[in-house]
Amino acid sequence: MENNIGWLLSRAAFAWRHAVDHYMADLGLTQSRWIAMLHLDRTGEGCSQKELAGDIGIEQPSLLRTLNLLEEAGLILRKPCPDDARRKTLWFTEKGRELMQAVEARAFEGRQQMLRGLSDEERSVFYVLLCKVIDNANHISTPENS
Amino acid sequence: MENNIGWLLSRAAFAWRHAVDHYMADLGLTQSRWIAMLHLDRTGEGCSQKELAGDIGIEQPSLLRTLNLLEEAGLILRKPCPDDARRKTLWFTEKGRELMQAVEARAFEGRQQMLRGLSDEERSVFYVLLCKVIDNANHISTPENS
DNA sequence: TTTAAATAATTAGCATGCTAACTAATTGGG
DNA sequence: CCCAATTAGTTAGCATGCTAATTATTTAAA
Repeated sequence: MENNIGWLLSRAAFAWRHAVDHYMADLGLTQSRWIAMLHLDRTGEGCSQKELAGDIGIEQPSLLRTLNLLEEAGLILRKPCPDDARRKTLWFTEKGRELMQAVEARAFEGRQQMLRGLSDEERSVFYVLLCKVIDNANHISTPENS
Repeated sequence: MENNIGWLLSRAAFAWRHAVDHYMADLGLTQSRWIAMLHLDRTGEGCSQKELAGDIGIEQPSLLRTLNLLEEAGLILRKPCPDDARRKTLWFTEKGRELMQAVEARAFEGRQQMLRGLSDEERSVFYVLLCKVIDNANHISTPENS
């Protein structure tokens, strides 16, 4: 069943997200919402919606719905960009920043659990292999006619 | 950025599915449909809908919609199970079996591309690491109160 | 300068995952 | 034998990904 790696990869990704969800349960955030929170912190407050969507790896309209909900929940703010009236910049509210820190802590905890039993070397190898696979995929989806 | 493995895993799974989609493009099947076709072949014709859903790793209602569409497209059939009137068994049509063989071939081609540049040993290691992560996840999502 | 192309945000609508609740059939305990 | 619990399939409705098309603004070109 070595022809199974693609499927296993899907299952591992699925399992990972759901395991982290388990740790997030008491925070009252759905998966797409905590992912958006984590990435806003990583990308940096003040970024545009397009930038954040790009960093997360989803399309703008997908992110937009999530941002609307986070804004309604009082966790983030959209402010106009002084340089470009088309853009909006994204910021945490006070409440949002506090929650984001809890999200970071839970994500850390979940990661530890998912990687338990793997040596440092195995973790490195896993990281490298994932990068290779992603790189391979990127060179397929943009064929010769790029 | 080693705290990034979970995210990379998601991206790799996403990239993989989309790369295979690229190879499937001319077959006119969506992702969920070719996945159902592949798994019906692997699980074996005559299986129940519940079995197939379990093997794919999705819930019955998720699979059901896809099976309805495959049946409408004349690729599979549902037959009553003689032993149990609740069950329905799943079968390829002639057309479905032919298409499935094309799907298998494309999946093989996609897999080769996604794993290119990885030695046999790296492939084995990748496989083992994915299994470990999935196993870890399974032991999180069913906590002590199982 | 005026107009065409590009860009950011948005809206609309589809695909596909989920859970909850329903129906029909089977199984098992009294 | 009969009723309760279980099981398979289904329906309904939500969450979240997507693409296509719209609007407002900026940039670039004639």
